[in-house]
Amino acid sequence: MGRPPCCDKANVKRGPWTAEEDAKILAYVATHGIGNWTLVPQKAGLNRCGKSCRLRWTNYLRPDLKHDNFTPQEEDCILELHKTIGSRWSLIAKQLPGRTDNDVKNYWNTKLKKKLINMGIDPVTHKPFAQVFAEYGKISGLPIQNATNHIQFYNNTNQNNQLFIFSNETSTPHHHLQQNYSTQIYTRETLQTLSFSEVSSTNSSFSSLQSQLPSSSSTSTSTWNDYILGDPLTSSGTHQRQGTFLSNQVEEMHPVEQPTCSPAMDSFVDTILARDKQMLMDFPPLLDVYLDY
DNA sequence: AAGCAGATCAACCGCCCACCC
DNA sequence: GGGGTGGGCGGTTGATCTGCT
Repeated sequence: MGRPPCCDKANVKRGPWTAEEDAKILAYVATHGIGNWTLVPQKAGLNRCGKSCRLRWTNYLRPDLKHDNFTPQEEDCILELHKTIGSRWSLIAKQLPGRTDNDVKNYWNTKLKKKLINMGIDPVTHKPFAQVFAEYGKISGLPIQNATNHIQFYNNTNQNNQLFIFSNETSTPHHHLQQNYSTQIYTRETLQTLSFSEVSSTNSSFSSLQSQLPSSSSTSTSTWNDYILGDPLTSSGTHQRQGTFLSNQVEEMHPVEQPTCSPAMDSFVDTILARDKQMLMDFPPLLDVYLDY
C-alpha cells in the first residue's frame, strides 16, 4: 500500500496560479513566515494542495529570485557543475543566487543540452561524441574504428542526421562554449558531395591531415564519402569499414596500440570518487555539502 | 491569415529521505 | 526501532508562445 495523498486531489484547484492566489501566499508568508505548507492552503484561504503552494513560493514568488535571462557566467557555471556532478539541479542552483533548481533544469533541457549537441559534444559525458564512441567501443570490446593520433572520422549521426568529423589534436577545453573542438558538422548528404579540399579548407586541423595523405587522395576529386567509417553503434557498421582506404593510410602513418578492454579501466567507485575530488577542487563552496556513498 | 511544429517554462507527479513521535 | 509525515528532489507533462510555411 502506497503513501496516502497529501490532499484531496479531486477537490483542489490545479493549473496556473492567479494574481489573487499569489497575493494570498505572499500575505500569508509575510505574516507567518515559511512553515508547515500543508496548513498554508487552509490558513491562507486557498483551494490548493500544500505542496503546490510550496512549489509556487519556491519557484516563483520568493523575493530573492531572478526572473531575467541567464548570463554567460551562469551558463559556464551550470556547464562546469553538470560536467562534474551531473543532474543534481538543486546543488547546481545553490551555486547560482536567485535561481531555482527548476530554472536550471529547464535552462539545461531547453538550451544548453541542444547547444552542446550541436557542437558535437555529448551532454551526458561532456566529451566529444568521437571520444564517447571510441570509449563505447572500448567498453563493449569492439575494435576502435580508427584509433589514430591525429584524426577520427565517424559517420555517427545525431537526431538531425548530421555527421560529425572530429580532430583530436586539440586538448579538452575548460569552457565548452568558448573553445573550438575542431569539430565540423555536416549532413551526410552534404559531406558525400564535398571534396576533401573543400572540407579541409574550413579547418586547419583537416588541412594538416590532408598534407599527410598520399597525393592521389588529397586531390579535389576525392570526396569525404570515401573516408566515412562504419558506425560503431549500429550492427551494420560495427565490424565494417566503408572508407578503408583512408583508415589504412592514416593507421600506417600513425600506428597506435589498440586499447584493451575492461581490465585496464578504473572501477565504477574509483571513477565516482575521482569525479567528486575534481568537483571539490573546482568548487570549494561545495565542501560544506556532505556526499555520502 | 491560418495552421502547424517546435520551443519554452510553470506546474505536477511520484519517489526518497530526514525527522518526529 | 518503526511507522507516519513533511519537504526536497529529478523527471515529466501540458498550456502557451513563437516562428515558419
